[in-house]
Amino acid sequence: MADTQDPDGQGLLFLTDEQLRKGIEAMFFAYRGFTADPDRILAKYGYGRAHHRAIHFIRRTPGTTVNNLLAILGVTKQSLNRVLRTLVQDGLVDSRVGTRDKRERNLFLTDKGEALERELSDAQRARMRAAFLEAGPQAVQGFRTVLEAMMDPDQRRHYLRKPEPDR
Amino acid sequence: MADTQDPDGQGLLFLTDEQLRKGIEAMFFAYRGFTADPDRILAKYGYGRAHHRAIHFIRRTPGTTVNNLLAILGVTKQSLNRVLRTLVQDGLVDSRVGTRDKRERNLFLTDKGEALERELSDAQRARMRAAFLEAGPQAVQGFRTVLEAMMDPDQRRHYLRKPEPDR
DNA sequence: CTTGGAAAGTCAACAAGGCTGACATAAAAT
DNA sequence: ATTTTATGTCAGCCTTGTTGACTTTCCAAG
Repeated sequence: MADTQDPDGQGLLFLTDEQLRKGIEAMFFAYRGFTADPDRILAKYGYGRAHHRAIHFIRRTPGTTVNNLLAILGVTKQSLNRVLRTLVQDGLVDSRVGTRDKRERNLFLTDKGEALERELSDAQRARMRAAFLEAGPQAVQGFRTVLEAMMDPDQRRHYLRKPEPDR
Repeated sequence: MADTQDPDGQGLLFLTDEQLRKGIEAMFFAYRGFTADPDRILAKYGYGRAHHRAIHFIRRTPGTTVNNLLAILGVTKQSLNRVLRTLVQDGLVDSRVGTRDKRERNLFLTDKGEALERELSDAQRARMRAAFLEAGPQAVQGFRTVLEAMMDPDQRRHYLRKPEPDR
């Protein structure tokens, strides 16, 4: 349908429906691989992907607020709250009343939370590392470029933002 | 942690934990973008992602059996059956008793099913095409290489297999 | 021809994790 | 003093995954 000239002159970029279908299925199958290892670990502890996501982003931005987390994850507060409550109850997350604004809650991982986060991200990084090594540095660059272009602009904001240090 | 020499001599590939974290988040945010458009369309008709997946792979391999679909999608037959039943009832999917083996069901999209499939894949391809054009042909190649390396070997089999024609 | 097992369908029950709507509380902002 | 914001919580609903049990159909091996 839409054959397109390569603007860089590195060869033709054939954006046929078939090529695009392959891209679509690549996303589907790769995402399953991407989540497979954490899913197995989470199942051991009776948690799900929702817990993983919360833990990941609290680790990335320690002291983040509930509202900030809501914006990143794109779920309702009721949904997030259910997950956070179990994590706090189980002693993986520490929810501290905000210092500047006491309405806010600043979220931190406890030692126990850090331990699970490490177990999860070690597994996920191992797969990512293996894929990156197999594919090579040029491919890694392309991988990130395409994925970034595929994000919603609102979400890209969260992707690009540098994690803040502890406060 | 693991700095690695680039075997191609195209520069160093720094596989730091930070680099890997960026890759992980790229997958997370990009997958949300990837599913956002179909999700909106599906909601109009009262369907979910499970319906989309079934429709997609029936379209890709017309006449596929339930068992084959189960292997690709990696869910239980009860879960798939619930989805297929609604699609058949709603007249989107035609389930024909197998000719060689009458226990099997060969699945096909009806005209109505084809129409929804087109609406869904048009939206998904549009985003993929835009991302590919923005990123350029080299990046697209890298994107696919990394994703393929990230798949489970069992799943990669389904990704690589060429769609069969109608029978 | 009989029988074992594969393919498919169905029923029931359950859980995770989305959602909406309504309401409560505390604290900041106006 | 009032309104808005941030958070938490309760109730109820939906989709989509799970397990387990059971039936029907039918191919294929003994």
